[in-house]
Amino acid sequence: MSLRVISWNVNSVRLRLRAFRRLVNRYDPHVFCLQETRVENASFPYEFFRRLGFEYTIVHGQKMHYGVAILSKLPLSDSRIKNWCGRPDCRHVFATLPGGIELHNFYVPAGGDVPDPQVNPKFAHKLKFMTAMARWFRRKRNPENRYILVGDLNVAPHENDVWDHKRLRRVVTHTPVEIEALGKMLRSHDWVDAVRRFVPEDKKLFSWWSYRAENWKAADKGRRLDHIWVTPALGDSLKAAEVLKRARGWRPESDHAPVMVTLDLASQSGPT
DNA sequence: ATGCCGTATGATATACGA
Repeated sequence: MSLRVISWNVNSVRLRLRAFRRLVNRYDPHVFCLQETRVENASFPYEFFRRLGFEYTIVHGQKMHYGVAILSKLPLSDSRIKNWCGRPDCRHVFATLPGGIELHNFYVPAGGDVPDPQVNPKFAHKLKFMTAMARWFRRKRNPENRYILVGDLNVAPHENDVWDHKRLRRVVTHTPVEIEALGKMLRSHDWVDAVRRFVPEDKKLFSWWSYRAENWKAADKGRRLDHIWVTPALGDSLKAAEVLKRARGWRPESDHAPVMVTLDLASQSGPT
């Protein structure tokens, strides 16, 4: 059985319906994981996704800001929402897919402007959030766990995850303290960075380009903020992973591109 | 490398993104 998941920071789900149709036609994913849906649950376009075949959903949103959702053609069990740092701000949903695969969808706080937790509460929140995530997964750590973690983690960890490493090392998303916090998260369950598994580390790779740039594609001043990780038990199942860069330009535009992973589960657990 | 852009809101200013 093949499993294809697309994760996307949509910057308002209601503006991307046309783009979802294109993604389904082009890539035929089983599951969408969305961040920054920016809509309360009652107004979520459930019916649109149901008509596309995504009838299993876990939606956790609010007015204006943040919001996450999982939309699946495959049954979801044990659907859960989890609050972090004592805030009900809609940044994490997870559920179990057939075959016992636990799928986690995260929207890590952006962190504001100033990369100093002493003066910027948003940055302090971001670091606290990542520390709590690492602690939580460390407690769950087990070599048999088959987990997928996707989302907008709002950190570009490697030199070639940003357009200019030297100029961005004091810019939120690429500071050493954030990169260290993301490293702790990665090590908390020995996660495999699925996208970098297929794109060599010496090659530039981005998933976000600012709206502000005159010509985002030509300037290509991007950062890799969106990630797909799997636990070691799923490492051998990884078949492909990529950033769907072309979708960054589909109007109306999100400033993030979707990321996609394909797993081949045939050899692992048999039929589900 | 910020916010020149974009989204959302009982909204013609403000909060947030990163």
